[in-house]
Amino acid sequence: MKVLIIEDDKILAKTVEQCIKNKYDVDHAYDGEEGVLYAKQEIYDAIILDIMMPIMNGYEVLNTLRNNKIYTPVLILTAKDSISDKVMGFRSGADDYLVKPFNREELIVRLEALIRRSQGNYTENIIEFKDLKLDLNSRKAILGKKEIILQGKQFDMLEYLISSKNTIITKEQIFDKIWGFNSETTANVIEVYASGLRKELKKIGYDKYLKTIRGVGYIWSE
Amino acid sequence: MKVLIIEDDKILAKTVEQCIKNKYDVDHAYDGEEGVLYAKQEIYDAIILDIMMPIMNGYEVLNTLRNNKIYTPVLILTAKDSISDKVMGFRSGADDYLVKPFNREELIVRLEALIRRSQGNYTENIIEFKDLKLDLNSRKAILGKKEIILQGKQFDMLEYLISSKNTIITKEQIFDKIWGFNSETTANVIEVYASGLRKELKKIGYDKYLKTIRGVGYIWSE
DNA sequence: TTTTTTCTTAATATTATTTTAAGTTTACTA
DNA sequence: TAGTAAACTTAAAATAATATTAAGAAAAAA
Repeated sequence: MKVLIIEDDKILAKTVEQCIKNKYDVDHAYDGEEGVLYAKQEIYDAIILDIMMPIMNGYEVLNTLRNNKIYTPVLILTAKDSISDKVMGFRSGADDYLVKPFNREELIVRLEALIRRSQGNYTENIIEFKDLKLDLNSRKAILGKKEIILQGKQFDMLEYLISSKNTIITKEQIFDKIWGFNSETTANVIEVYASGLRKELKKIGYDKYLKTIRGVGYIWSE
Repeated sequence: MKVLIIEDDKILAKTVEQCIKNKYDVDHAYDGEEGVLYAKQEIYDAIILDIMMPIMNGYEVLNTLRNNKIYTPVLILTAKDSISDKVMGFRSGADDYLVKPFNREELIVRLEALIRRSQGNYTENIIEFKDLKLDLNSRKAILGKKEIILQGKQFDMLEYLISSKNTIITKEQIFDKIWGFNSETTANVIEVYASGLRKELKKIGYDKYLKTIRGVGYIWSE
């Protein structure tokens, strides 16, 4: 992970670097113009930006970046503590704003939060087995460019089996989980669904991982 | 846009609501448990969370949510101003932390920044999918020179679906988000609206992206 | 107020999924 | 290796979910 510090005070920049260098690779830019140049590479996971700088101030830097469609998350770190400054910072497109003198810990956790959010690895909800991915958000089963279409309970069953891989799942467990233990349905449905599932899985060659344990149930394993 | 306030002090909750109600639909939860319940719907664009609450405190709420893969952005708003509290908040998965007494303006801009980042929506209120542009200001759906006219809730529904593309949205979520969960309306309206929406989308050939996931809800995807 | 638009309801039509059941195959046991 | 029990497969029937329509109610605009 790389963080860019745009700060004209070299001593302060060093201090900030000290705080975070355990966790991040740090680059410095010592004025706004240089900062923009660096940031345009779009290789940084976050930018720590000072406001009061010669030539080009922090607001200008930020506006320039956003106008150039550079959306790297920015944390403003400045001595300017008035509300109007903060508002101006956020309106220019900042993601966070911390006032000097700052606390090391707080800087670190704010930076982490920012990166965590902006990486967006938040929204994914995927179960994997080998190259097969079950996307729980879209309920799709995808293998490379192929996709197999599973109807509701088929998907539920595959999800259950894969998420319990290498463990025998009894038919009763499947039944209770997917149909509900007070369902009136005949037990045979499970076999019907296992069959349908295998048929679909065969299209991508993954039917071999769904094995029957006679007298007990099923297992998903290599 | 909907914001959830989780705060046991009703007067303060009202104050917060006053600050932001011009821009957001606001729901309240008056304790942590209720807050979790509400948040689990995943219909909020952000959550404003108090820490000191009976039964379940803010940290617990946040941990519960994140453990349940609910990644709605959270701004902690609390009187607890020590660094260790802040650190704890961020480590639990908060995205921002504001200390009471807070400034109205600051709350607003921080909330905006949070939503902007989490939605990845930096451009001026326009949502795009392929060549279709939804202008959230004029509430028009435009494709090249063509424009389709959508009535209020049709537009809301399309906006919701496209902004959550590739994720199944349950009918309940649509209902709660657009009609509000205490609405008396029959659930069938959603189907009626889906139908009407498809009819309009067909004019520009985009109806194929609105898919029904039987037994679950709808999804917008390729 | 009148007119227009949007929203809601409810009845009907359509479609997809689920279940049943009967025949077939497979695996185990005596 | 024949007999038996369990599991598999298939397709038709039953059921449940969704789509569509149109008419009436409510809300907004004129």
